[in-house]
Amino acid sequence: MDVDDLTGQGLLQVLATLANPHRLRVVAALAGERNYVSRLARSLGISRALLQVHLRKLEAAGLVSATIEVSEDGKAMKFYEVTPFALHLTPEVIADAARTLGPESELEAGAR
Amino acid sequence: MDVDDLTGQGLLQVLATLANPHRLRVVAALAGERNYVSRLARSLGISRALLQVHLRKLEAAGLVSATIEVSEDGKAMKFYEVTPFALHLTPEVIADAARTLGPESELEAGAR
DNA sequence: GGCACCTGCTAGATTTCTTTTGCATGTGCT
DNA sequence: AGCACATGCAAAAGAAATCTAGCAGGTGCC
Repeated sequence: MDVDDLTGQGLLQVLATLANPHRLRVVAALAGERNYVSRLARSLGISRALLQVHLRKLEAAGLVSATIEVSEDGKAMKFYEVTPFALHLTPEVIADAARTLGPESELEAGAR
Repeated sequence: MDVDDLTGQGLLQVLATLANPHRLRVVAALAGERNYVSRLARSLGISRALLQVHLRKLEAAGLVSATIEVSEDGKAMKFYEVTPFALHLTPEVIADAARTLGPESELEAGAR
């Protein structure tokens, strides 16, 4: 997945989503191996409820994806894995994305 | 400036700083031309006080830098300009940075 | 049945971020 | 002196993100 072509809103969402220690750790953990909620929660040392909240945001931003699988012993488990993304951030890229953010820039040329 | 070699904390700060529409616009505006506070505020259509707050955060994250200059007519003006940064974000990079974030990862191998 | 796992949700308390408002200081020009 | 424009800071209000605690449902095994 190439996050380069993102609308301002999209970029903003990705940044906001990544700007959190827990979510950063989640991405890091999933980068190593896919995992299911409960196990991942234990592994990270946080509550399942909290992890779910963060996973929802990560999924909403398109950074991770989930798949439901039934284990041999019949338990339904939700596996998460990272979306292979690549974000190249530079002032120029931001300048581009900013155009598709919101107005406010219309007057730019006006202020002298 | 290469933001690739950032400590987890540093990466987190950069992300949190960029995750805001106003600050994104500021970076975008400064990417085009350096500018001084009052003029930039007018250009973006926001109050000077608000802009100052955002500029402080951007500066704290090392994304912009300021220089005080005295104009011909004696007015002291504070010019800001973007730091030419380059951030390449991928799950792997995050996995790396996450190690220098905080503990919590010590048990990773333990949970089975 | 009772226990160990798996999943899901949300109301409410907290904390943190964002924005406004108001006051202060300084220079130059009329 | 009065006005225009530059800077700076901070308290208080408002808005948003975060985390906890509690409840819900399901399967398999002893």
